This record gives sequence, C-alpha cells and structure tokens, in this order.
Amino acid sequence: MDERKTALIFKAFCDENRIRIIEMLRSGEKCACKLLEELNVTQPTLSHHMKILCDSGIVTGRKEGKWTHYSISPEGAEYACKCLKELTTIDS
Amino acid sequence: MDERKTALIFKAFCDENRIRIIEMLRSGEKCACKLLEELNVTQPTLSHHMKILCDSGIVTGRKEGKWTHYSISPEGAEYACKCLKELTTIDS
DNA sequence: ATAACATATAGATAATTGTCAATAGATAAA
DNA sequence: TTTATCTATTGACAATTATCTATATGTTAT
Repeated sequence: MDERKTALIFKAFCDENRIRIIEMLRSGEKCACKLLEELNVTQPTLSHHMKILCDSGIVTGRKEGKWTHYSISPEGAEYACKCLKELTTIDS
Repeated sequence: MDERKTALIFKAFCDENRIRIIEMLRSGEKCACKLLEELNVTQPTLSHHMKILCDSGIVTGRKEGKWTHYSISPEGAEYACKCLKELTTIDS
C-alpha cells in the first residue's frame, strides 16, 4: 500500500473548511463563487482548498466559461470508503 | 454536523506514519515498543502519534503493567466509515 | 479593444504539526 | 529501595499548511 497516496486522499477530510465545502456539495454541483459566499475565507484560500479536494479525488471540477463548477466524485468517494474499510479491517 | 470533530477523526489518516501504524495493527494488538521497532521515529514521536490515533477513536490503548497495547477499535472504525459515507453521499 | 468578472497563481506570513532531546512517571525485577 | 524498563510529557525547533494581499490568466459583454 502507498501510504503517501492514502494520506493525500484523507487530507480532504482533516480540515474544517474542507469538510464544510464537501457538505455544501452534497446537495449538488456548485460554482466556486457560490461556495465562497458561504465560507469566511478569501477567494485564493478557497482555490487552495479546492485544489486539495480535487487532488484527493473526492471532488471534481468542471469548467464552463468563466465559472468552475465543483461536485463530489462518486468514484473518488467510493474509493476512499474502500481504502478506509481496508485499512481498518482486522485480518484474522 | 460538527466539522471539528469530523476533522479530528480523519486526522488519523492524513499522516504517513499514522497510516503505517494502523496497517501494523491490522494483524492484531501490538505493544508500543513493537511498533517503535518498525518505524523510523523516536519514542516520543510514536507516543504523539498514538495520542492522535486514540483521540480519533480509531485506535484504543490497553495498559498492562509497563506496556501499552494498541489495537484498532472496530467501533471507531465503523463510525469513521459511517461518517465518510454520510459526508460523501449526494442527496437527491 | 476594453472593461468587468471568475478563478488561479505567486509570494509572504502566521498557525499548526511532526520531530527530537531531555525528563518525568509508573511498573517490575534485583 | 534501588535499578532497569516502558511510556508519557515538556520544551524547542523545523517542516508543513492555512491564510492573506497582490497579480495573472482566461472568459464574456460592451
């Protein structure tokens, strides 16, 4: 197992603002500007978090004109669940 | 949802050494000194990581004389899985 | 072309975290 | 009761990360 890669995935969930972002995305795809409205951070900070979330595979971005729409990646989420389950399963 | 508490849980999985520790515990309960043998960190550093792992609920410690035996908490792991699933489920 | 807007990047800084050396506490053995 | 052993705590430091301001890039509308 690649510990570095696994750590990268779960970095998505170890910051409060990123958890808030993921929660906002549960109700469907959202534009960065919409997310920005609801978080007390500046636009570059949001951008930074979105990069980490995308790198983790949990979130994907879709560019449309000047906007970027972000959403939860079902595949990424599924993979994270699989990792977590595997990692915490006691083999007897 | 309490984002701070959720972040605390997933802190367990966002450091390479902690992931290695969890992996070692998959094969069953292990003493701190045994874990220490296989990680390139000092004893206080291990102790620090064990605290974070226990605080996350993923790992529990059992004191027996001078030794502390650590193991994966099935309840903690289950709860983390539940959180992760909930957090990444798109409600439509 | 220019202006307005959305997002990303660069660079700086503050906060957090991972690490170590030194030491304390607790237990077992002599 | 001293000594040895295992783990936790403290304090310092280095590395990483979250944040900001300023600026660049890319897109649409005028």
